[in-house]
Amino acid sequence: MKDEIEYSDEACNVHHRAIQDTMDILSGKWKLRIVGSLSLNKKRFMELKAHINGIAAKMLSKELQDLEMNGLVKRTVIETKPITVEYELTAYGHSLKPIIDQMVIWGIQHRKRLKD
Amino acid sequence: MKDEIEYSDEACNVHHRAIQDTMDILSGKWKLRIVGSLSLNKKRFMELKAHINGIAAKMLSKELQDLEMNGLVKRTVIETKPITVEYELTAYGHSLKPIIDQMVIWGIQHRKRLKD
DNA sequence: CTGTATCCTGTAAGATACTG
DNA sequence: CAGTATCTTACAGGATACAG
Repeated sequence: MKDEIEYSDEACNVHHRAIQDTMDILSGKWKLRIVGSLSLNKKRFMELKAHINGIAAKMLSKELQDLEMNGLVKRTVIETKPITVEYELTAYGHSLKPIIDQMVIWGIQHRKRLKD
Repeated sequence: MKDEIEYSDEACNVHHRAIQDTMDILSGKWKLRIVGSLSLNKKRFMELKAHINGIAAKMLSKELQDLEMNGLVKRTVIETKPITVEYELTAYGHSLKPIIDQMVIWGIQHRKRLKD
């Protein structure tokens, strides 16, 4: 369609679109924090809320729904006296680990770098 | 300070803070796209604008300033007839590559997965 | 060409109160 | 305990016009 193209245009689009797709799934202030928290172990709603500093119930609820809809998180209702709900990462959710790991690595060395 | 703690609390805080730090640096809709684009090669302002589908000049300008302030991007003014400005990743900016790579990988396989 | 200056809007996200 | 319902606000981000 165009005349002057640098690189493989198709490859470039795929690249861009992939970044965009990933960012869409992980959009918002809390999703990565939630996934990061659940990657350690399954947690109940209030445990998550306590573990993720500063999140409001409404936000946690909404973000969990998003994550569940995208197949990253599994929600299990347990019929205890007052009901309990457990959230855990699906296998697919765990596949985000490499991304999170890289962000942790980068964030740690970035903070170290700033102290110079 | 607390009584019941699972895991190393300190390690957990570091983990969370690192994710947060990284997200702060890369916050917003465009930064990762910009870094991704510049990771291929240096570009002028209008080239970037053309390459990154849909970004407005104001946004591009602002995001580039943020990235420059954080030492990820280097801005070079070239005294041509109408001046030109080149943007390129610094070594530090290139250190984000592992994160971007992982997001590209994940995004691509995610899109493939959705086609099932 | 490389931006900045305005103006405007939608939406993310916080606070608070309430329900099963 | 695990949320939902409202209300409110701040700010990211878009459109447009203009400047050096």
